[in-house]
Amino acid sequence: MKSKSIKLSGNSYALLALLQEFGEMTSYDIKRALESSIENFWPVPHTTAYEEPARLAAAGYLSARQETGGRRRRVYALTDAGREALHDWATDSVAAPPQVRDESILKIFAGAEPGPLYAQGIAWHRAKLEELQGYLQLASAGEGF
Amino acid sequence: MKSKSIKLSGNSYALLALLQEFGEMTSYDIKRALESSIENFWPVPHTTAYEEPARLAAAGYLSARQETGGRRRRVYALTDAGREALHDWATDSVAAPPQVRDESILKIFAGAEPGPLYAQGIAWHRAKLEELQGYLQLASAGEGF
DNA sequence: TGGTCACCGTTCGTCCCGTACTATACGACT
DNA sequence: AGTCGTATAGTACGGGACGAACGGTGACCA
Repeated sequence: MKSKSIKLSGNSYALLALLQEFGEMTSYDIKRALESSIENFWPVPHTTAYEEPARLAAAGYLSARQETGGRRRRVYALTDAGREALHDWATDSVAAPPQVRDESILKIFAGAEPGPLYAQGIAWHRAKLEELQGYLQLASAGEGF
Repeated sequence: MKSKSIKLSGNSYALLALLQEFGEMTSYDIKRALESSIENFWPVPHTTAYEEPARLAAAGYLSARQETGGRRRRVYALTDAGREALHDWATDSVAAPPQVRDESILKIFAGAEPGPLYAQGIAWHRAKLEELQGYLQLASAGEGF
């Protein structure tokens, strides 16, 4: 039922995975979900939450239906094609190597004073660590790990 | 002396920094340099080593001169404008937060069997650790840290 | 003189992505 | 009721990023 064949990227699979997890979502739901957990291992700019579902729907991986009240937003959900594509991708257990993109190191490489950048980076990592430990607590509490 | 004003991205600064470090380089030199150290904190696809210097040169940040023998490759070097732009950027000690992009976690999020992906990831990290420790040794030996 | 291998370089089309901006709902305040 | 502020929600757009695929070049050896 694809009207148009497109190439699915990491971003695409991120959206498909969210929809698999949460069922129906509007673009805004997707945006918030991306900004909370997913961003930690797969950063995606917010406009993707609006542009990509349209692409995916056009290619038959998502269904879209219009809300009747309020803003009449589109609500997206996986189609069978979408579920299948996601499954095929996920079960191929060969993943691209992880990447790190750290502007502060690049600046140091370019000759910047390391001091302030290190300080900033350490603060950031501490905060992130705390955030993640929070998630871990939640998970432990919720699922009895 | 810019003939055209362009916006400099992280990739642009990565190239400028390389040229500051090594002086004159051809695209291929740049490509190899990107693939060795820089990739560890700022991944860049190899086509950038060919496309971006042209853009930078057009905007006056690089000079280009043609080799006389062999493949008559272009050799790039920083202009004063390039050096200055790099310096301005580097000395502004506010850096974007680091990002991680790890497809294997995304696959697990999508419902993949974690086992094989973890194994693969751990192997990868071990190898990377060794590589980096190698660099550290070289640095210690060379500069007496 | 041609084979082949490693090295070197480019083209192309699509997707990505940041910036800037717009619009809508809703409560509070007057 | 009006209007203001704020959070929520959504869009337009242009140029850079990126991967796939291909094309050339030169050294060396049979």
